[in-house]
Amino acid sequence: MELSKRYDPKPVETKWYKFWEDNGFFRADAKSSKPSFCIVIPPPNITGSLHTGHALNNTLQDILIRWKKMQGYEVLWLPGTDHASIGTHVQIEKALAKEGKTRFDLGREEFLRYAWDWKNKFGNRIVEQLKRLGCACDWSRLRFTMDEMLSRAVREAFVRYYEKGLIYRGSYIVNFCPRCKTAISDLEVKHKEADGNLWYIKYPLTEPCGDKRAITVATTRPETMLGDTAVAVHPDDERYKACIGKMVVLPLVNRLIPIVAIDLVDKNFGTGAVKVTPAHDPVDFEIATRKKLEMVKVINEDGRMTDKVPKQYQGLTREDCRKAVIEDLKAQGLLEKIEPYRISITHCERCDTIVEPLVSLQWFLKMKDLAQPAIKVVEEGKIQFIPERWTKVYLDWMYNVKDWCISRQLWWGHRIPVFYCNDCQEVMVTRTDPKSCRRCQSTNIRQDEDILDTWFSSALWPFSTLGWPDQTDDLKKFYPTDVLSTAPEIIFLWVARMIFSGLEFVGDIPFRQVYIHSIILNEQGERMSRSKGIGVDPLEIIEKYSADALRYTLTYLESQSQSYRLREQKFEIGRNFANKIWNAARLVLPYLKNSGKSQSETQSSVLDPIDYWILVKYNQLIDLIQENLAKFNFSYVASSLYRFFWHDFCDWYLEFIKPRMKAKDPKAIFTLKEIFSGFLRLLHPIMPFITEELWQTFQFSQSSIMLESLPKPILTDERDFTKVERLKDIIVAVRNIRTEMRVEITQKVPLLINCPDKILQEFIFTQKNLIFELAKVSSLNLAPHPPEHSSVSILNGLEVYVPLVGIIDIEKERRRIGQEIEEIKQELTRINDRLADKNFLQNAKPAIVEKEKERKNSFTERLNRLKELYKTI
RNA sequence: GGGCGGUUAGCUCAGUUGGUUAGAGCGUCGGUCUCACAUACCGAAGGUCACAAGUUCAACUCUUGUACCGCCCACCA
Repeated sequence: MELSKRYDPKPVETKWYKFWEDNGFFRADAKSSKPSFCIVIPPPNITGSLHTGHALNNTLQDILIRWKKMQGYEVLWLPGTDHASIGTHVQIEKALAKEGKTRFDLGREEFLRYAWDWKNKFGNRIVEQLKRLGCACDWSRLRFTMDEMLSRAVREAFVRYYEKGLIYRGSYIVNFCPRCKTAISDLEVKHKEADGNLWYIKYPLTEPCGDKRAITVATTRPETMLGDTAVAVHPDDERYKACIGKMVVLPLVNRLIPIVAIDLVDKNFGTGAVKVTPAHDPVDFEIATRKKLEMVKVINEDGRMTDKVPKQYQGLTREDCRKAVIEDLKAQGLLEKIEPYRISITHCERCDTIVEPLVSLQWFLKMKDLAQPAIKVVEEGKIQFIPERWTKVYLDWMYNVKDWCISRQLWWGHRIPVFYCNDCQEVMVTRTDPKSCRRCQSTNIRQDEDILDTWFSSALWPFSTLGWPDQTDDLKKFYPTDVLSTAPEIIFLWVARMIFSGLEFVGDIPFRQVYIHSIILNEQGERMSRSKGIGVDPLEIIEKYSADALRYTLTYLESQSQSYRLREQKFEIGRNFANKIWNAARLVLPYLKNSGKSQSETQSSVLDPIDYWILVKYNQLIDLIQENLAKFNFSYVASSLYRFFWHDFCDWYLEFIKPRMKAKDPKAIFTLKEIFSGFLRLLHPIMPFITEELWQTFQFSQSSIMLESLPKPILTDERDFTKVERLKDIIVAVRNIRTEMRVEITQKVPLLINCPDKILQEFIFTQKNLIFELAKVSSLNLAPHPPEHSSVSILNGLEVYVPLVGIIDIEKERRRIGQEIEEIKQELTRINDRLADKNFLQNAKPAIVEKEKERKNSFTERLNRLKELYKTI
């Protein structure tokens, strides 16, 4: 079989993915007796398409899965998608907006039909994209958060929480998005700084208090004054002590409101007096709760003023109302001053609308008792975060976690399973929909309108996907799962919630290790964003460079840092690597294809030093990969494979053995086969396609490389390793001289090597054909003393001389040698200083001291030789 | 305001327990179409490891502080 000169990944990648899938290689067996290894995929949103973050995260998971499978585990990578309640709403509503419609024009039923259609049409797009990436997911277990089975889990969880008294309903201040028309959690908003003002407004006192006739408050949101129900000052603030308990007249509204004292007020900010708008500010809400103040809701869910404000403001938007209020205050002379001020404005993460904090009736999950065990398992190391620094991030949030607002005023999602009797107001929370009121038997009942936060179902993902609440075989075999790999931004939203949910419902941790991968930035250091059109598109990269190249480059760059910058050019690393492997395969294919089976026989005989040299490197590689993959050092693993294959195996080993290979030396063939097949298996988790293609081409086994086990180290001889390292030094020295002296390749130049080590000398002599092969220098002699006129190159104590047979510029050579002498002198000074240091001799490890002495000797010898040489020219 | 990262060659980044002369890829320069690969091969140039102090015989590596860049969190009216 002939291989083309360049690797063409396209047909290869489609062919083998289909082969793996058709043969059921991705499918897990819950009845297997092998130990299990399970990863549940962070379910991508049905609205999404593959971006670089997905590409990275799923590549890493795939590497772990394929690796563990080759290690002999029964692996399950469980895939699925998330209904992404609010995300999907925003997408669909955008589409509706183009037709001039809102979701309210369609109504709940119609909207849900529309959404399901949408899901059926586009929801699996990302699944197809994951296949192109090569992901070894068990597609027979594909899940969706709104599947019947998972919805049952959601309902079960809600009911259990409720029955335990952990779920309650109440009016509290929440972030409300006027566009999405729903409450959103603190984690779903983002803060943006902007230029704003600090407005100083005078609130007249009903009676003078000391020398004061009015209290001035400072605010960034003047329109909210219409909902003020108090003015607060710090209890220790001398300026206002006399005023505490007095009343002021709320301007424009003419409501009498009290002056209260509370330690939440910062004496040093503004005037030290703060207006209190309990219905629209979280701190004010707290003040009002503690001081039992009235709450007046002046802004509605749509961002407009309510009927609780004077007529002229009713129905105005927040922005228009602000202008009007300012005008009116000015007219009344109550606006004391305006200062420019940087303010932080809260936006809806999904649609970027400015969020309004307001009081509304919502469902909450009590967090205190749930958090305790979730803290404990992480503190005790039962769940481990990698990199470790994220542990603290998780714990800090968990220590201060607040109750979770789980209700959303949306339609796409799991409807809250709470039913009300319209006749007797009985509240029912049940596992199946009730037909009638359990108390008065009335059939006039209704379900709560709200749905659950999308993360409520995500929190159950590691076990709902395995069949919980049933005790399925899957759940028994694969729970707790092993690794969760995800992005840092969802540690609170998702990871934390999976942990307490798993402990609560299954009674065990959901996973043992959490790997938090890097954030990929574009060339300018900005976050990649498809909507902004910045960054690279992984599908385009697969198209242009191949999935293997995409995977390799992403893995190569993944080094547990917070983030890294990526540009398209980087994928050349992966593409070129694949091509290099391909071409090495082309070279060795004819010799390995029908190499016979007398391996055990060959193995027992003594191999060539060169073979032992590469085997030492190979053994190191096997160990290092094992060790570092267990520590999630992806970059290290990828780069060691690269270095080994390209720079050890191709650059040196293949070049060394070309003559032996062509002569079909069985020792060379044996080593070659061992290394090449082993390397393919080591690389397979990262570059599954090309490795499978070559595995099949070489017919290393009857089946897929996926089903093979990882290679084991081979017995080798370490002494030969050092010899070959020395030989390499010589060759490099020769090449060096050749380039510098501009010796033509065809030109025959006598070469002399001074080598003090007798054994090495002999060895080099036996290998002189190799030097010929590589350095293209035609004759080699070992010389005890250098000839008078010669160029020298020295590496690691070996000296290589090329006699100056009129091929170089003598002056230039003098300068070069002079320079080298200077450098050596400097280094010798440093070494001597160190060796003269008593403390160093006392404290340093003996090996270090020995090394230092050796260095001194070799440098001194070298210096003397160079000095002599310098004189002779 | 608090916490966490980062600062190493022109660029993007490694640097595994403190110990020879700090590495890679890309880019640059010079030389090669050498019978696997020009998506390649050979060679070279290029770094006072952000700054300061400390610990140590020895610091890119450990401690403290400073500066700048970035991320996250927070009740910055």
